[in-house]
Amino acid sequence: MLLCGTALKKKSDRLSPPERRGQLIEATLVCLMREGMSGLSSRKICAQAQVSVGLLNHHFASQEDLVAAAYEEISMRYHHTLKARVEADTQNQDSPIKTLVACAFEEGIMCPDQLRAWVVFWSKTIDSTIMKAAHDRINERLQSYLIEVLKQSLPNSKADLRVLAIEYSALADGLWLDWSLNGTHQTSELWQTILNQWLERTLSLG
Amino acid sequence: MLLCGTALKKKSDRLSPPERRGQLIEATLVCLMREGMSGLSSRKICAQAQVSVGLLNHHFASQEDLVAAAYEEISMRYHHTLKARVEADTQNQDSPIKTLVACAFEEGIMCPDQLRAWVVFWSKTIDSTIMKAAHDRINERLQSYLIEVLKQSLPNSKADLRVLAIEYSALADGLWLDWSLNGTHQTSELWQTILNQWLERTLSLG
DNA sequence: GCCGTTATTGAACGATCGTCCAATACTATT
DNA sequence: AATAGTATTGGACGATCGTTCAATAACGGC
Repeated sequence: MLLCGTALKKKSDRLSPPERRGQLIEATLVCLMREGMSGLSSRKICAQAQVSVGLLNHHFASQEDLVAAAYEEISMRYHHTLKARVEADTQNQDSPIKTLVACAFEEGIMCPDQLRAWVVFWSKTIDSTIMKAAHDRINERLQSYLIEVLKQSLPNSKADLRVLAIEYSALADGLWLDWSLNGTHQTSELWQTILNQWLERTLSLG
Repeated sequence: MLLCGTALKKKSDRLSPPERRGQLIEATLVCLMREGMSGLSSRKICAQAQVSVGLLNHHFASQEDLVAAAYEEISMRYHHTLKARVEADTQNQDSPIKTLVACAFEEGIMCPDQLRAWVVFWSKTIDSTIMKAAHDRINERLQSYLIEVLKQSLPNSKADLRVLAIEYSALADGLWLDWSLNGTHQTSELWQTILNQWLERTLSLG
């Protein structure tokens, strides 16, 4: 009582629903990238967002909805980062797939920390309807972009670009997994080399 | 009381420690392949093994130890299944990698159900010391075998077989992931085709 | 300044978690 | 038959889980 409570009272923490939702999504990504599966806790996420527990279910119907939103968010960031790199690389405008390969293992693209979160998303995708729907949208977006990049890089190829896109993303994901689980995390040289060789051998692009 | 209790009493459920450990490991695999992450519960596992909760910590120091043992077990089964297929395939004795590719998506080898369990193992591998140690042993075993298979298939190749082994297993894992998360689970035709094409293009083996 | 709306809080609920441990049941040894 | 050793049971513990909800605080429209 007295003036103590009012004196320490903060100005205002109220945010608009979209802002608060974004903040909770961001906190979810931080928790999942930091702790993996055990970071997926409503209380930990709300603590990370510096918000009380009850707020989660005010802005999201359930934890599952929040996680699905976080899955969409991280994939959009991934997508946008890739596009930005491709557009910024003036040297490979005619074969943007080279740019994608070159930056595949860069920090913020496919690093071991990210895998901690993606593994959680994958495991949920198998069993949850909501997560499966999010995954389908994500996969469709990334695959379309990859096909576009491949078409631009191989204007005269009569190969099935969709199949090629699936092969590339599978190889990249597999290498990312191997690097994260077996590598020293210091260098991605070996895995990068393998991706470069695939570029040469399969697309005849050095 | 009375004779009811004694009349219904089972003969004897006591097993030797190795047998009981094996039974708990099997139950763990069943639970993880059926429910994924949410199947990883001491109570669910012991119920599956038709055993009381306390028994887990009598035969294993912790749940983590049991999961690590289950990880080793499923990888040994995978390894042995592959070897058995290779030895049984009289048609490709000179290029056993063809056999591996041909049976990659068979039931019991790399099917979506299996992924449910492997994703759990991967997520634990990132953060748990015990699981990381198990993963290292597993990876070493499988990689050695793959190198051996490649050496036999490419006797005159001067390529770095270890690098080739990493590339193959990364591609196979990535395709498995894609198939499990995006496919209909009815057919693995598309993903199988991609693996076959890799065989032709990269190893020049049709 | 008042009031309806709604963002926010945090305690409370029931469920489940991994582990522990005293009690019990079975086996092998003598 | 008595005893020592141990496999097995299941209740109990404290912790944490996702969600609910009444109370509160801050806002916009009058």
